[in-house]
Amino acid sequence: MLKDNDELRSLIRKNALINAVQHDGKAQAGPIVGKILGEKAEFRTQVKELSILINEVLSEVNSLPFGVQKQIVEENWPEVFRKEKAEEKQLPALPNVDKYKQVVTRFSPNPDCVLHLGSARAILLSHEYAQLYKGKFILRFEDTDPKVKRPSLTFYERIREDLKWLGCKVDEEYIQSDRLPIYYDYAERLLTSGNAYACTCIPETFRKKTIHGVPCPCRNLTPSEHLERWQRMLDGTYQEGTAVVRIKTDLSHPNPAVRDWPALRIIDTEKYPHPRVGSKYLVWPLYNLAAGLDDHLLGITHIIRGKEHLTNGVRQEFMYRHLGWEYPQAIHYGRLKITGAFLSKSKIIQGIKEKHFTGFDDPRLATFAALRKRGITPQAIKKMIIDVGPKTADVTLSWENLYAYNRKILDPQCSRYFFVADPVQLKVKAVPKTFKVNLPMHPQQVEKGTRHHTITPEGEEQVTVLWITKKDMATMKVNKVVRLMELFNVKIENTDTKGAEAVFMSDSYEDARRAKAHLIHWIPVGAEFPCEVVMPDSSLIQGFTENACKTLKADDTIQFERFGFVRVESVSENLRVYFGHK
RNA sequence: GCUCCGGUAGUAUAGUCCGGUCAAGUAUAGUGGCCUCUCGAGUCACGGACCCGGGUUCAAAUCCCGGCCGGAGCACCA
Repeated sequence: MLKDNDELRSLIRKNALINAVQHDGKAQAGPIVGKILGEKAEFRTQVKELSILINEVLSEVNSLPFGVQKQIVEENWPEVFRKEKAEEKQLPALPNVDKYKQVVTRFSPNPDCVLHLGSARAILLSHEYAQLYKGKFILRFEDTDPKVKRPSLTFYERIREDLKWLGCKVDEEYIQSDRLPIYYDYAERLLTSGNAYACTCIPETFRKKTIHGVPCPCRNLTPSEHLERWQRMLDGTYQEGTAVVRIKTDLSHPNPAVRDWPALRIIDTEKYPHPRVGSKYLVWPLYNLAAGLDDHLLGITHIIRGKEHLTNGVRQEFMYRHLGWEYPQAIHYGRLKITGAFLSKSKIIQGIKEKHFTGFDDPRLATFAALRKRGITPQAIKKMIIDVGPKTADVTLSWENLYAYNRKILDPQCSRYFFVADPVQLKVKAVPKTFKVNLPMHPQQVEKGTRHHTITPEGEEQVTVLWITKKDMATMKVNKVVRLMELFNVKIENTDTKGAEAVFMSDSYEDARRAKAHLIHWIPVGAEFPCEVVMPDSSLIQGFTENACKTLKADDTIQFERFGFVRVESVSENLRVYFGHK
């Protein structure tokens, strides 16, 4: 009998007590049943009896005062009160890895634009998985459309640079425009075996027929006739738009979109020369043929791509069957958006053409070039993508999220400086002596050293003048105490539009804390270095930073205290930086 | 319209395949405290979610049915 099982009874008692302590002294039966069955699956057949026993124990436990329950738990199972720290998130395992000798993934962009955050999922997941399984990561340029999505020579190189910046080492690189003979070879094989045909129907006619599952007149011609047509496509007898090679699928396939899809078409490359191979070829493969063949030919084992390719997978599987190949593992992830960012290639290109954006690295864009300029680290992007993982649901990330990842990386390593935006003068009277202050570059990292300022009072009134930001001045009230960080405390006497006047109070930090004084940053007049900050909306903020910034170099990332993280763009007569985030 | 996905706090994610240890974990954002010569970082606490309805079951975020909502594809683009 269950009720005579003392071991079980005490297990129930333990769980009931813990449950009670976690819920204001009142334990419930349901979760305890679950817990017991989780630990002791053998009772699953006796749930009814178990419930009775649990209720019995429960009424006893629940009748105890909360304090007593707590005390018992604390004495016997103190671990209940300890909290565990979450470990770093890992990528879920890739399916069917054992089937292959080595995992091979690829990233296959069209070099018609620079890369942006929208591609980050494809790139980083593909690369990460390759690393995780000690496999290979292939870069394949899909530049088979010299007309509509025309590639441009500069983008091949920019994409390589972006990948390098992201820390994704490419093991092999292929360019599809180099591989046309290979595609031709397979096209011929498919034509010969009767699994493909050269179709001369106008697209509309073809569509009308296939939507009802009826073959077009070309479909049932003999392979030799199709091979003849193929030759005429290659030698230029057929004009652009008059013939296309189709892969036979299933005309009764429930999704009309997969029925006899087009695989190669003619492009008048005299009119639209390809940037790499010019007018050498007239017949160009379409996406499904080129990508489909290459994935097999290059030994790709896991295709990681957006879910917009779901039907393309179905289409390509027909070709794989014709060729006797096995389709690789396909993983489809959802779209990645970031609130308010332009993540459409065509909009980016158009915006640049119309001068709405200054270039591919305009801070308003979410291109990798722009993120890099703003001091967003590739590590932050990578961490974020891994945390998001490969799900099919679309995700809309917020900038705040990216910033949080980036801040975690930047905060421990960035030196601190004062930056006074919209500077106004603060005149401090009755400064009793010369102050020599050393400001730490980083509060937690003494080895980073310090910056120095000397404040010398002048004249009969013992006056010294400092730059402070207009924003701080706006919050100042007469007779209030303000702490100039690491320097001294002053009492405000008056403010107007041009500046403020104050009188020296004391130099002890404790005084400031007691007075709950605002801590503000400052720069001595005469020790300033002009600085221009490019904000994320591409507006400019002018101000002064410290002389110490003159030794900074381009690409340094620093923190302007109480302002935010910025990346140094250039240092000359002034400092020019891009704002990253708070 | 047709075909296919998906829906867990403001955002993102874990758990869903195989129902129980989930009165739902984590991160970020929010609020409050502590700490700290930044409004930063750290630290502690708090609030916040299983799309809806039905069913199966001792037990449903998880399985089944119906609905609602969102997304993708339906090119001689990739």
